[in-house]
Amino acid sequence: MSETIGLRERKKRDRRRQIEDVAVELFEQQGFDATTIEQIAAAAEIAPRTFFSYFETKDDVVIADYADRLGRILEELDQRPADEPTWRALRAAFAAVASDYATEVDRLARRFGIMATTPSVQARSLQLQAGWEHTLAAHLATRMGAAASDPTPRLLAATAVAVMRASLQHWLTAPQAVELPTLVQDAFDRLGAGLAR
Amino acid sequence: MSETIGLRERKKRDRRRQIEDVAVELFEQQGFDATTIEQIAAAAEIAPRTFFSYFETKDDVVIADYADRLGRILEELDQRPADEPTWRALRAAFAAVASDYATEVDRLARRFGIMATTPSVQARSLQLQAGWEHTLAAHLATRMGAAASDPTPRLLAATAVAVMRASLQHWLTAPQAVELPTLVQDAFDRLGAGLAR
DNA sequence: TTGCAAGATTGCAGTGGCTGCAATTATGGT
DNA sequence: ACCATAATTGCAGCCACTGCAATCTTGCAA
Repeated sequence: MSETIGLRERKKRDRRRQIEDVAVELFEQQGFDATTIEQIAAAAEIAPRTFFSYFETKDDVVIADYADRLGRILEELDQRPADEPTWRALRAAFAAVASDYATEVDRLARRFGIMATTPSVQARSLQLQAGWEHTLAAHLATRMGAAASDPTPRLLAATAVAVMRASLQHWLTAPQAVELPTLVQDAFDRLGAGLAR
Repeated sequence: MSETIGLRERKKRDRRRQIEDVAVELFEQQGFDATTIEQIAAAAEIAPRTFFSYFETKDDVVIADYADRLGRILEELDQRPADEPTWRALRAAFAAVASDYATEVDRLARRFGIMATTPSVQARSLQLQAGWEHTLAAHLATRMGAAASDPTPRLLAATAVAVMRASLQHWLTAPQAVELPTLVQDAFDRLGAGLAR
């Protein structure tokens, strides 16, 4: 009487996923801007109005699953020993997420393609990442017991997210001889050791 | 007969600036979303349609001047000796821009306030920064003579921009005992020396 | 199995950002 | 004083997105 997370919710999630797939398909065929909500709704067999009870924005369809990643990062972070140096803990947390990413290259690549060619989607994605950064900074501030006047948590959070984004981008666009987790870890190591070297 | 950069252009720039001021004023009074193009146009004494010959988007009014900063960074970067270590050159370039910022706190603070409370504007701003990052990375790749498979330029560009953004944000929100250029330089130094220290 | 409250879907009317187009007006420079 | 060029504008229209209220579904408790 507790294990089940509600049948209704599961249905909703499935539906959401289905709309997502249909929409992405259309976006790839005719382009993001050329695809209307009406078309997506028709293809997903729902009323246009209903679309907005699943997604706040047309942009969100492409980025939807991005939202959960932050939770994953914080989770990993909390599992690290409290006395571990912050940067090392961050490295571990982000490496874990990188592994997640690596298992769904295809899915990611499709979204990324749309994102890269659609300004509004790209903007929205960056905005989400900024949200991560903010939350992460707060989290780090607590972990480190830093004062509000200390720029360190913000700096670390911003850097970590930037590293992740740059690595992901490089991995998805450049001829990828290297695995993502490796790429991420190397980047963290380089920053750990100092960029002036 | 050459020095003048066209009288027409100067007029246009002035007008643009004026619309900007009027609009920001309205945004602060009634909020960004509650302000319509129609209202801005009325206040600036132009036709609504004309607004869009000055700005592509309502968002752009708030961020307009952001666009030029990148040029400044690249400019500063080009003035650094070619054999100077990349990270040090970046430090100098961004420090210069930080000085620019510092001279217009008030102007910046107003825009920043609107940006912070208006998702779409924030998103647009981040998108611009992503553009910087891209251009900067390409610039660095050339400067360093790096291969396309080398993630370094991207990493450095992403990190530098992140540092700048984090510093600016901290400077504008936290009780500012420290000057922005100092903040930026310190951050660059910390990354230069290594975050693992 | 059944009844119903809670939730999901939908239609409708409307707002407002943004665009293409074509007509009109203003103006810098010759 | 003239004119090519550029700026301004009105109009019609597209589409993302919203509030509201009505209708339909359905999980679940009795």
